[in-house]
Amino acid sequence: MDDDVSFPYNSSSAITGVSSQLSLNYCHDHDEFEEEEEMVATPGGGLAAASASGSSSSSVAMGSNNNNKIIKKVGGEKKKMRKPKCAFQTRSQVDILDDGYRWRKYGQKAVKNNKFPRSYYRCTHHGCNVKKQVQRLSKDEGVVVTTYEGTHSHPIEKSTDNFEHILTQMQIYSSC
DNA sequence: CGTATTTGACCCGCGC
DNA sequence: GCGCGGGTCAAATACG
Repeated sequence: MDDDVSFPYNSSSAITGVSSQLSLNYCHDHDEFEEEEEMVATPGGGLAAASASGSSSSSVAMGSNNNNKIIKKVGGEKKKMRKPKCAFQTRSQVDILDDGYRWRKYGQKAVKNNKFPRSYYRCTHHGCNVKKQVQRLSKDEGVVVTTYEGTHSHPIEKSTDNFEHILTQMQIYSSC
């Protein structure tokens, strides 16, 4: 497969209106195990996911149902290779940043230290196992952390023109 | 009717 | 070994 580690958007043509401020570094898939990707770098603020404590309701209600059925179906697919993971911290009013690809939500879980749940998205393309995570900071509602995992190997379905409009209303701080 | 979303349950890795 | 936290699947539901 080609290691075409590049985003669907050329940080040049379409994004002329926003100009700088946009520094996207893409994670190349390293065959070697690195120490690991730390979270997103905080823009000199102090997010660091500090334990906000306070409301601890949360938690998914684990069902204590007597009827426990064991479903087989075990994906026997274990990959030792680490997929490229990239986290972006953006400021936007909406959680879902349409990057041109079509995503299908396959899960949502509440994260500790965060009042807002984390959404799990997957690329609907056949053969494309790219996943995406969207999380919003409880501290700042306007900050949304989007984590991309995997790389696309197919063209975009939608026009990037829409993306340009999005960039004008959001700022990308971190990169990997 | 087909597709996307929602939501509960299950599974796995890690820390204690 | 158990509990917790996180991640994924799959059935049901909502929406076009």
